[in-house]
Amino acid sequence: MPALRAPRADNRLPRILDAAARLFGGQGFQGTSVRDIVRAVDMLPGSLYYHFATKDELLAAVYAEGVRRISARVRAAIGRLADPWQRLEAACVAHLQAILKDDDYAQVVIRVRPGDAPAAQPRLVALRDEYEALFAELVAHLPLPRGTDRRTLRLMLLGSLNWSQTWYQPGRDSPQTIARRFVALLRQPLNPKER
Amino acid sequence: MPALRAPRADNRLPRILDAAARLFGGQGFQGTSVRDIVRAVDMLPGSLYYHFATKDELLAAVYAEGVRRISARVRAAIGRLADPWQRLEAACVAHLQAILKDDDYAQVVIRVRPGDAPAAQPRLVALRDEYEALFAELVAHLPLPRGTDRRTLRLMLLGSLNWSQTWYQPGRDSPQTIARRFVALLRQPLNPKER
DNA sequence: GGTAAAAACAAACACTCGTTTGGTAAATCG
DNA sequence: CGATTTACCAAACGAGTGTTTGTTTTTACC
Repeated sequence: MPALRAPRADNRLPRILDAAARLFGGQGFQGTSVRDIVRAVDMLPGSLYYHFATKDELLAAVYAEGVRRISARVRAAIGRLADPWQRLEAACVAHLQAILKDDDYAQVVIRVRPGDAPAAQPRLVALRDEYEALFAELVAHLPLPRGTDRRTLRLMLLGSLNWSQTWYQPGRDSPQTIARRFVALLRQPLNPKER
Repeated sequence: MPALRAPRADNRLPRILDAAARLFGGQGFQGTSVRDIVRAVDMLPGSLYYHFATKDELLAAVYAEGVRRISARVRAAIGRLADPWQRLEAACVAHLQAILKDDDYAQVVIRVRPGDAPAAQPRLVALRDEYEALFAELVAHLPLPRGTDRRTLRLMLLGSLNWSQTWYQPGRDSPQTIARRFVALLRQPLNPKER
């Protein structure tokens, strides 16, 4: 029975996680080597394996922290808002800000495909599902016409938000602006009056 | 001045492209090794370099063919349709069928990030832009309320369609069904009558 | 049918990958 | 202070990476 002690104050685990989040988010999981990560924190490759058994496990840790952070951001943004549409819009804005610029960890959750790390895949999928349940609930409370497909609504909204990671350019439209436009487009009737 | 002759009938270039498309589409560009590809067509690794100078060039070829194919499919689907909304819906259905099940080459165009192959990145981006211009034109012809943001509309539609690659499961809702639901959701006013 | 071009093989090169092993400095806690 | 555990270094391992080079087989064409 091994006695356990508090972690040392000089330990570099947090810095490893930060570097991994930044690199995984920027160049993908398969595009980032273990050596890339340890170089960023001035360590030797083998040293990483004191903290994680495999590279996949490192991803799982980053991914979990990513879900934790983005969930926290979205919940904070919803805050005390009462109106269902306002709540959804605030959630979308927070989501997009996180995955486009504010949070390296959150970017990983959107950018990295769970299938890239087979050993961790089920956990990653579960984490993502857990997060999306938050949006499912927001959509569930919207006052909508009878028969509206709320699942499709969620998939469409999250899909277009997440895909923006592929075309977003800093300095142009802000994440906030983009998110608001998407929500507005969904609310607004696009059909002109029938002839 | 090298004389040139017709390619040989037994040449395996088409099979290389097919295998590369299938593997790139299934496990990504960085997740697929040159040896994975040549193994699928019973060749030796070095032989691939008679046809392509680098792995990046191979991707560029697959990508270009992907854009060619998906464009052709969408154009064929639009066919002689006249109504702008019908044209857009037909295009979305064709797009989604291609990138979800019918065409390995088209899947690569959506799945692989241009940044994965730095040497080919500008060409890949140009190809994707060229294809998306097709949708821009379809959206341009929609009869919409004054002031509607057509660019956002295109980004939202294509984003949700493309992202469906991450959650689509064969055997459940068909690509056609999914595409139609997305378009319907955009047309339909989601706001209940104002109180 | 001879010949030049096309399309491959065979074998390696130089490097990078994720990971393991054994040893060591330093911080924590009694 | 002393013992124990944390957190790392140092060095390597074996497998896999994209690619090159020289040679050989096979085909198309005059």
